Amino acid sequence: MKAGCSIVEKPEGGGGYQFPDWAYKAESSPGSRQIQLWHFILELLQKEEFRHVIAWQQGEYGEFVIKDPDEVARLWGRRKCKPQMNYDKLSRALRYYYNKRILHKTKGKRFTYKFNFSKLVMPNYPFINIRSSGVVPQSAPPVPTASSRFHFPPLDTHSPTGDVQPGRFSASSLSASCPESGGAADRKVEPSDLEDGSASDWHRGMDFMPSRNALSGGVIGHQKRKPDIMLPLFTRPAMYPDPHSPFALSPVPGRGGVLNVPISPALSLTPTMFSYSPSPGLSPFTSSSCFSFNPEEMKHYLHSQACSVFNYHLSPRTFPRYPGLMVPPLQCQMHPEESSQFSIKLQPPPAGRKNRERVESSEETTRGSVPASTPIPSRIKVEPATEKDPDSLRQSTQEKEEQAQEVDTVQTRTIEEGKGTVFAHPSPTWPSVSISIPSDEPLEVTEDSEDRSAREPGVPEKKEDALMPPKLRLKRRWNDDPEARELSKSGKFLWNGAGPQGLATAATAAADA
DNA sequence: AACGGAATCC
DNA sequence: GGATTCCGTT
Repeated sequence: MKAGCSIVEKPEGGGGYQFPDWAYKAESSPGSRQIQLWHFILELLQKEEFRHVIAWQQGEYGEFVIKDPDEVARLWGRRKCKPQMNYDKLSRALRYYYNKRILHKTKGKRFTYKFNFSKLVMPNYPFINIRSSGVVPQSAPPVPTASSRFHFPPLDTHSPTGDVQPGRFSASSLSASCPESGGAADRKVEPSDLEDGSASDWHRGMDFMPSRNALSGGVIGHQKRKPDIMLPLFTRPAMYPDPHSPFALSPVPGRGGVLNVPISPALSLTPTMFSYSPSPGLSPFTSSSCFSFNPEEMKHYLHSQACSVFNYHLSPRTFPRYPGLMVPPLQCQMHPEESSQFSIKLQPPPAGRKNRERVESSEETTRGSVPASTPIPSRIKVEPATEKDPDSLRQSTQEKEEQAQEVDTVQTRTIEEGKGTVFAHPSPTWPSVSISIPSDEPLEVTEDSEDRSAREPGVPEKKEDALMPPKLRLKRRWNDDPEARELSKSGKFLWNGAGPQGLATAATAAADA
C-alpha cells in the first residue's frame, strides 16, 4: 500500500516555491512521473542539512561524494517508499545514469560520482554556462557568481578566475510523503538560509517564469499549446539584479534579452527529454511565451539547437521555428522510417539471461511467459578494449581540463569538421550552421574563438563509431575513452555548459512537486 | 566497491 | 521509461 506516498506534493504556500499547478502535474514529467534519482541527489546536495550524508566534492566540478551511502539510500528509499532500498540498489540506479551521461563515476574515489552538467542542462538552459574554476563550494555545486553565473558561451572561453563563490540553496520539501516519514531530516531551512546568498537564491526566479508565463500566454492550463517560438534565453545577471532570480530575470517585463522561460520544473531538466526525445511535444520549450531577445543570444541558441538536432538526429521539428532561420539540411538522415522515430536506445534489449541460460542448459525456463520465439540477436561486442587506466593520471589534472573544456567552453564550432559525423552517414559537410536573424550583424556564430583544432588526425574510429550501437557509443564517449571525449570535444557533441544550480532548482522543484 | 545483465515493477 | 531487485563478475 502506498497510500501515503503521494508523488505530487505541493509545497504549502509560503515557504516553498510556487509553480503553477501544471508544473505539479504528472504529465509535466514525461518519462518518469516520480522524482528521479538524480533529482533527488541534487536535492540532497543542495541542502546543508545533508552535507554529512552527501556533499559536493571540493575541487571537482559537479562531483559529489556520498559520505553515508546507507543514509542516502535510506532517504531515497523513504522518498520512493521503498523501505528495502539500500546502497547497492541505489547505486545500480546511479549506474544506469552512466549510459545516459547524466552521471559518471569518479574512479578511484569511493562513493564519488560526478554529474555531467554540461550535457544535462543544455537543452533547457542553452545559454547557461558556468565557469569551471575548479572551486567547488562545500555545500553547493559550483555556483557561478552573480558576475559569472551565466555566460554566453562562445563569447567567453577564457580561463576562469576563481570567482565562483559558494552559493547557498534554499531548501524545499525534501520530505517524503510516506506516512512514517514525519520527522528527522525533513525540515525547511530558515529564512536566513534563503536570504543571504548573492548567487544562491537565483533559482527562486523560476517562480516567476512559469507563472508569469501562464499569464502572458493567456492560455493558462494549456501548456501543450504550441507556441510560436520557444527560446530559453537568459540574460546577464548583472543587468537584472534580482536576488530571487536564477537567471537574473527581472520580473519587470520588457527588457531586452529577457525571456520568460516556461520551464516546468519537473519537466525541464529531465535530461532524457532532450537527449532522447525528438518529439516536439516533449520538448522543453513547448510552452508558450512572449519574450524578447537579443540577436546575439539568439544566435547561440539557434546554433546549439541546430547542432543538437544534427548531432542527435533529432527531429528537425525540435528546431525552434524562427522567421529567417535557415536550418541546414539534415543530410545525415537515416532512412525515413528511422529518422522519423529516431531515438537513442540506450539499453537495447540484449540477449537475455534466459537466453544465456538456455544456451547453456539448453532448456529450462523458470519464468512464466517465456519468449518461445524471441529471436536472439547474437550480440557483438564492438567495444574496443581500451584497457588503459588513465584515471590515476588523469584524475586531478586532466579532469579539470576536461571540465574546463567540457563545461565551460561551449563548442560553437560546427559539425563541419566532423566530416562524417559520429552517428552518421557521411554527409557532405554541413557548412556552418546558417542562422539568419532579422536585423542582425553578420554571423560568425560558428567560430570558436579559440579555434582549437582538437581534431584527430586519423580518426580511425569513426566508422566503427557509426556502426557501434548507440549505447556503446555513448559509453565510449563518457566512460574513459579520452579519444572519444576528444572527439566529442572537437565538435561532435555540441553542448553548452550549464550550471548545476539549474539542476538543483529542478530538483527542488521536482521535489516540491 | 563497483559494474552491468536480466527480470520485474509501477 | 525509470527505477527496483537480484545477482554474478571484476
